[in-house]
Amino acid sequence: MVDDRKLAVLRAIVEDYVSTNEPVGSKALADRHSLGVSPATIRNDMAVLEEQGYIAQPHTSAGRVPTDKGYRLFVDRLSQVKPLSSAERKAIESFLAGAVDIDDVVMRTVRLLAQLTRQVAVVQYPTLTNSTVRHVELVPLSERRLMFVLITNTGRVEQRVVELPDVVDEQRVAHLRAMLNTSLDGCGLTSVPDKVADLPERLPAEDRPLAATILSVLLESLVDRHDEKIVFAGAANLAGADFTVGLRDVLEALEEQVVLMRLLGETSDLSALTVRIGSENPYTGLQGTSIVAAGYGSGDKQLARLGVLGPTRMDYPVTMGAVRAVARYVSQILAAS
Amino acid sequence: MVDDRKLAVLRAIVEDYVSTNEPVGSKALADRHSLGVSPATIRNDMAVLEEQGYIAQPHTSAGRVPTDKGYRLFVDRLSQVKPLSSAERKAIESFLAGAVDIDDVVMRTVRLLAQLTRQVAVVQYPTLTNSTVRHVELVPLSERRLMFVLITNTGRVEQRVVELPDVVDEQRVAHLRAMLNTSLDGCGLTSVPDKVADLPERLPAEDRPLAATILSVLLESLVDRHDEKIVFAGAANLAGADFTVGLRDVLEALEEQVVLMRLLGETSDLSALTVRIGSENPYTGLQGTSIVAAGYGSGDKQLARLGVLGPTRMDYPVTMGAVRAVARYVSQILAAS
DNA sequence: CTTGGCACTCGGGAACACAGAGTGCCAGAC
DNA sequence: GTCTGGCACTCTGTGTTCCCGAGTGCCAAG
Repeated sequence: MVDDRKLAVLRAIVEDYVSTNEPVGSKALADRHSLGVSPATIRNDMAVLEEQGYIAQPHTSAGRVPTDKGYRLFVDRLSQVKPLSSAERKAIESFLAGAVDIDDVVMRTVRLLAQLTRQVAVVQYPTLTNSTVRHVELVPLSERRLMFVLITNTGRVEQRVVELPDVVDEQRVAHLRAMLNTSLDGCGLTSVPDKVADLPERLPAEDRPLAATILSVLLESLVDRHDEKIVFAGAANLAGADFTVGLRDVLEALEEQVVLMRLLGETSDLSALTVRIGSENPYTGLQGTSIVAAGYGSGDKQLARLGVLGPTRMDYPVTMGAVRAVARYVSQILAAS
Repeated sequence: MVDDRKLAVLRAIVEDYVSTNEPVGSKALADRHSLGVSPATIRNDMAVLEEQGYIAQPHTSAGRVPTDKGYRLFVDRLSQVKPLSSAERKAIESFLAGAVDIDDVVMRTVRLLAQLTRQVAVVQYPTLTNSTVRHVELVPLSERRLMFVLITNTGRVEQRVVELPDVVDEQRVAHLRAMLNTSLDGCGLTSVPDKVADLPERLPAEDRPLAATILSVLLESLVDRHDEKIVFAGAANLAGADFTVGLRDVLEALEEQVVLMRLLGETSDLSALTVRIGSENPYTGLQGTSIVAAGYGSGDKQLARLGVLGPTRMDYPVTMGAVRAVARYVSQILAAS
């Protein structure tokens, strides 16, 4: 039913519409693309494509515009991810290489991606779930307060100030620290609760209140960040684009961690590019926008996701290329550090 | 020259224009405010005010609109900072009290301020310059890598991964850590360079390369963040307002740390509210916007600044009240932790 | 100094016409 | 059967004109 020429027509429509932002008509198609047939034939094809729901006309006697379904077909079958130029690759590499810590990596990444795609970039912080404990530190601040610091293998640092039940001396803190580190070193964050469950029992009775307090903070800091932190950049790029839905809704969604979270979605496959087009995405405020996302991680473990958000009318091949490339470079950087 | 009634007229114009967003005419003024004079008299006053540059008309035969100079006079002499309702105060307090660490404090603050003022809120992270060293930690990660962590009295944590020149054992690291802590504990960040200058000399020769490497990272981490981090929230609130200048420029400015920095400005006086109106602010992309900012800090030291950015046509008394209140509460929170 | 009256000026909205782009359909050509 | 050229039709967007109303500035009188 959808023969090759119709697909070619659809592709041409998507490409033209993306570049001109105007409904594209049969004549323009025949002119700009060498399809080898006359406008009348194209019109017939377009009528079929419209009936099948791939394109639509904003009103009678206007050109056609791809529907979400049309973009979907385009992305799935009619386009190839466009690799970046070597100049771009080089720029990415050197820009990311300068990062000093995990915050810096994330910040640079999100800015880079925004600039590269000229859209809104979204980057999720590396999740704690898949990482392991590198070190636990207890730093006495005063007689009854200490700071608890958890360092993971991804370079992330969780810190909490703990109010202590009793005055404790340096030595007992040191002892507890040592115990914590021997029990937890290298252990996955998900298994931390198991590992420390019996820890109070292994301590002399007088140390138990202290241990319990600290453990509760430790456990809390693990679940606390289950809703992972997400940052975005490039909101200015929204100003040019005109959305069917209000700009306000988009900006609101961007500031809602939870929404962003769901937008980036989850896939087990690390290298897979996820594309959510218009109505496919779960949040009603974001009809009219598409999300291109990919996972990143160090080694073979997926740590988190990153992506860009833009109007459904976006250049998918280029955007996908950029997202994929950035995800790979970030993975490299993280694996190396 | 500017007698009381003219000032009253100006005040009325500002208030009406802020609430209606439409140029206000002499008739409307006479109706809505009980100025005790006729529209004709008001017209005369307005003519004078216009000549003096406090108000302007968008076009002949439209009402008047305050100029930047008009707003300035309003803010300086015609308005009083409006205190928050006790319900609002309570909400602020409980919302901020739940913060677990410095990141959380900043994030909550910026969101709170955005919601409270329905504008874009901007918060600068507490500067390192005025804070003191609480603890230095060296965490071996592998044979040739360790993580350097610096904890300040404001609860801020600076971390760096350090590549070591040689394989080092735990003991030497512990020794160095002890030395660093005894030299630096409680010392102001600005005096850190002095304090550690002679440290290598006090070590056995074989430890010096290690010490030098770590010290260079330490010093670097201090200057690195001299351009302080700034976050914002509430960009969605821009969508409603219509700027004379493009929305794009505003969003761009918001993502430029340096620009934001200069916008918040500097004042030595902690409690002072700074108001920058329209063209008074240094960045050309932000004509048409005003900034209301205040310093905050723990105790009597100013740590950083926070504020909101909105259209020049904003409700200054309310905005100033909110900014001042939030600044105070944040200061309290920081002082307590 | 204030006030009412009056002529004048614009901006914005409504009504209207029109050109242009694009479509659907049909009959004929290959 | 598929493609093509022709043709009538349908819209939208734009430009024009017109008019109403809000608001002003000025003036002469209270």
